[in-house]
Amino acid sequence: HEFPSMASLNDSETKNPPSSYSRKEKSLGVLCSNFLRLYNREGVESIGLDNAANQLGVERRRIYDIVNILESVGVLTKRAKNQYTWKGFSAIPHALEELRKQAINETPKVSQVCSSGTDVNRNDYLGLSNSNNSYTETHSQSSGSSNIENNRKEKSLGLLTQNFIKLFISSKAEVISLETAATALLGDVHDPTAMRTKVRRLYDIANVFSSMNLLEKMRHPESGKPSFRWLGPKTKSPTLDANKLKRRAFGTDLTNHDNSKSKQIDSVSDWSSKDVTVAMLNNIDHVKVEYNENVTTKQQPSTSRNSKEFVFGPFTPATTQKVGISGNKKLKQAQDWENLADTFRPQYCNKDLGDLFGHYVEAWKSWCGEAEEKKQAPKVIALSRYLHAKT
DNA sequence: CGCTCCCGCCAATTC
DNA sequence: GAATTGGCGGGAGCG
Repeated sequence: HEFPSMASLNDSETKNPPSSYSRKEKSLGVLCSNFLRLYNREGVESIGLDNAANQLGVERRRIYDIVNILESVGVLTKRAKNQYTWKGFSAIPHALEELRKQAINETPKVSQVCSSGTDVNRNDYLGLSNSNNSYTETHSQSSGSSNIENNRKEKSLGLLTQNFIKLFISSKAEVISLETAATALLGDVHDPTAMRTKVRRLYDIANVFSSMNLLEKMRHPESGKPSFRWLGPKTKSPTLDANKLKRRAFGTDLTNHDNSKSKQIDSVSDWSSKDVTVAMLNNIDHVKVEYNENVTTKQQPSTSRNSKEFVFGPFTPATTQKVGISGNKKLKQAQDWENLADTFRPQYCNKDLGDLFGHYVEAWKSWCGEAEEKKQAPKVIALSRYLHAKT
C-alpha cells in the first residue's frame, strides 16, 4: 500500500528523524485536538464533514468517530447530512447534567463501579450483580416496535460515550480502569471477544476526552492498572451537596502540597474556569491553521503526508523530544510566526506528567491562564525540565 | 510480550 | 442504488 512515503517525497520538511511513521501522531486524541483547534474559535458555526476531513488530512471514517463523541457531550449537533453545528465547550456542563439525571433514575444500580475505591482489589465485581438491562433506553419497547437489531443504535459510539461518562459522574469510584468500565457497560455477557471490542472503543473515547482535559489517564492507586479519572465537573445534585462538599481526604495520594485554591473538581464553577483554560489554549496555539496547497487534494491523505502544519504530539511522553527544543524545524517556523505558541503546546497535556504531578500541571494551567501573551515560552520549558527532573 | 488502538472492510442507513 | 454512517476486530506500534 501507500505507506509513509519514506521513499520519494523529500523528507526535507519532516523534522522527525529518519523513518517517520508515528502511530501516536495519528491517534484520535491528536486528531481531536486538531479538530478543536480548527473549529473552536470565533465565527465557527457550521461544520462540514468533508471539509473537516480534508483540513485535517484524515479519512472520513475518523471524522465520524470524533464527531460522534463530541456530540455526545454537546459540543456538536448534527444538523443535516454532512453537516454539524458547533456548540462549543460551554454546552458541556448542561449535557453532563442531563446525563447525570438519566443516570440517577434510569439505572440506580450502576452506582458503584468500585474497582477498589479503597481496598477492594480482588475480584472487581461491580455493584450491579445482575441488572442485565442496564443499557440505557429510557422507555423500553412498549408498542410493537420491534427492537430487533436496533442494536445498532445501542452499540453506537455516542451512547457508549455517554454511558461511559455516567460511570464517572454518578459512581463512587473516581478512578476507573477501562476493563472495569467495559464490564460495567457490558451488562453481563462474559464474552471475551465482546469485551475486547468494548475496551477498544473505550480507548478511543478516553483518548479524545483526554485531549479535551475531561479525563486524565493515570495509574490506579492500588492495582496499578492504567485507568482514568474524571476531570470535568462532577455535577452534583443541589440537594445533597451540603455534606458532599468535602470528599477530599480520599487517599493519601497527591493531596498534600500547596494545591491551595482550585482543586475542588466538584463545583461547576471550577469547571468553567477550566473550560476557559482549555478554550484559551486552543485558541492560542495556532492562530492560524491555514493550509496552502489545499487545492483539491481529493482523497488520498497519503499524498503529501502534510506533515507541515499540525505537527506535534501532545501526548508524547518523555521520550520524544519536546518540539520546542528541537531547533531543526526552524524552516517552517520562519514563516507564520505568531505561533511560537507551538513551542509550548506539547506541555499542557502531557499525560505522563499529569499522572504524577497533577497539582503541578494544575498550577501550570492556571499560570498559563495568566500568561495571556505567551512569549514566555522559556518559562514553560523550564518547568517542563523541572518536572522531568523530578521524575 | 501485553497493552494500545489505528485502519479500513463492509454492513446498516439515509439520501 | 449511490452515498453516508459507523460497527467491528485484525493486527501493528510501542513500551
